[in-house]
Order: sequence, then structure tokens, then C-alpha cells
Amino acid sequence: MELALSLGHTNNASMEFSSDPPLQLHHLLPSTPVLPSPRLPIPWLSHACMEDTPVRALDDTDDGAALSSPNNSAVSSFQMDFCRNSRKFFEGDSEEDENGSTRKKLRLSKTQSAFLEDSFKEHATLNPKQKLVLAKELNLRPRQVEVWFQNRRARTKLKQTEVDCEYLKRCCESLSEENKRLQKELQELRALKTCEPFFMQLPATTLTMCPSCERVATTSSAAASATNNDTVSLNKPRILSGPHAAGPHDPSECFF
DNA sequence: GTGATCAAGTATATTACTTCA
DNA sequence: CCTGAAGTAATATACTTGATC
Repeated sequence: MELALSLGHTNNASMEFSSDPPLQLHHLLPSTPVLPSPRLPIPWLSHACMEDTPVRALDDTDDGAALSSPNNSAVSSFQMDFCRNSRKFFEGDSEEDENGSTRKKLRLSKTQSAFLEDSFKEHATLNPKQKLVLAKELNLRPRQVEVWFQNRRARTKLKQTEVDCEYLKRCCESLSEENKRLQKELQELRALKTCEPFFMQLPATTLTMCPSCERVATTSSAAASATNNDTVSLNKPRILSGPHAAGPHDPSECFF
């Protein structure tokens, strides 16, 4: 899968030939495993020959716009029909543009692509010397190599963006669920809190004895004293109101 | 100022796949 | 069912533009 191939190495690979990149999102994201790939010799590391060198011969005079190949289409079509699924050589062997009227895009051979891919894994960016060496090795114009690397970086970035997006999406979903759960918990706690005064409204059945007259009476004043209070006063000592609240009194005033 | 290089955006050729007569 | 043409989406290649060094 190309995604796996393109991830995880981009920045490290580019560091050798470019300045340190700014911290990016994927530095913080879990690293995607990179599939091992068959090692191909890199031009600037080794000059081992490729198994099938592209047949196309190109001049390196690169103006970037002289890629059109009106004569190429017939040959290219024939070749693609001939070996559609088993391309063993580069489609099209000439891209000379006599009148510059049309532009033909030429597909790189599998070997060329693999070679470039392998090079890309080593370095996401090329210096001019590497570009020239690579172009020579692959029998391509430096401009083609340059464009290929530009597009490859763009593809990598796009894939990485997709991966990042997917990761953030999952994060968002996870956080939403956590938020839901916490909201629900909060609601339950609030509901519990509103229930607590109800328990306090239960009539108190404490026995009270008047210190003055020493009469014993049952009081039910709890309801009156607790109606407007919250749980903070729930466990407070109950203070009696009325003549008994202030201590001994005249027995004549006792309403017992 | 000039040239080289890059990212981003875009155009277009090619390929693979689907649909349909 | 098989076949070939037409349509279409995806991908690759190449170019343009503007920014930066």
C-alpha cells in the first residue's frame, strides 16, 4: 500500500538535505509503520546497474516545456496494447516535439518508478548533483526527476493529511463520547442533589423535654426549619424555635 | 536584481473499472 | 454469457504561479 510506503520517513529523510522542518502534526501523531521495501541501489550510494534500463534516450537539455511528443502517441498506444499489464520497457521511445502542439505524458517504467521511490525514501528532496546523477541513471531528464520528486512530496503530504484528518476525527469522536458520559454523570449528580432536601422534610420524631416544666413532648418543627435550606444544613443540630429555644422559661409560658 | 527551488494549484494523459447495447 | 465501445473515477506526469533563499 502506497500509504504505508509514504509515511513515517518523510521528514527524517528530508532532514539531511534541507533545514530542520517546523514541528508538524504528524510528529505528535502515532507513527505509521513503514513497510519494508526491497532495496534498490541508490545512484549516489551505489552505481550498481538496474536490471532493465529504460530504452528511452533523452537529451538533458531541459527547458521544462519541451516534453511534448506528438510522434509518441502512436508508438505509445501500440506498446500499451501490446504489453499492457507487463510493461518491460518505457512506453514511448521518443519525445521529440517538432511543432510543440501537443503534450504527451509519458509513464515511467516500473523500474524507474521503483528506483525513484527508493531514492525518495533516502531523501525526500534532491540537491542538484543528486538530481543529475539520478536522471542519468534512469535515463530521464533532470527536469523529469525534479518534477517527479515535487509530485511525490505532494502526494506524501496529501496522504499524511488524510491520515492526520482521520486521527483527529477519531479523537473528536472519542472526546465527544467522553463529554456525553460526563454530562450524563453531571445530570445524575444534580438529580441526586435535588432529592436530598426531600429526606430532610421527613417529620422529626425527637423527644424534647422542657427544662422548666420537665414535660416531654414530640416536636415536628423540622419541616419548618428545613424547607428553605440545602444540604449544607442537613446535619446541623436542630435549634428549636419558640419559647424553648432560649433555654429555661417561665412555666406559665410553656405551651406544652 | 537574478536564478534556483519549493509548495500549491491546475491541466491533461493514462489506466482501470463499470455500464450497456 | 461474451464482447467491444463509451463513460468515468483515480492516478501520474507536467506546467504555472508565487514565495523564499
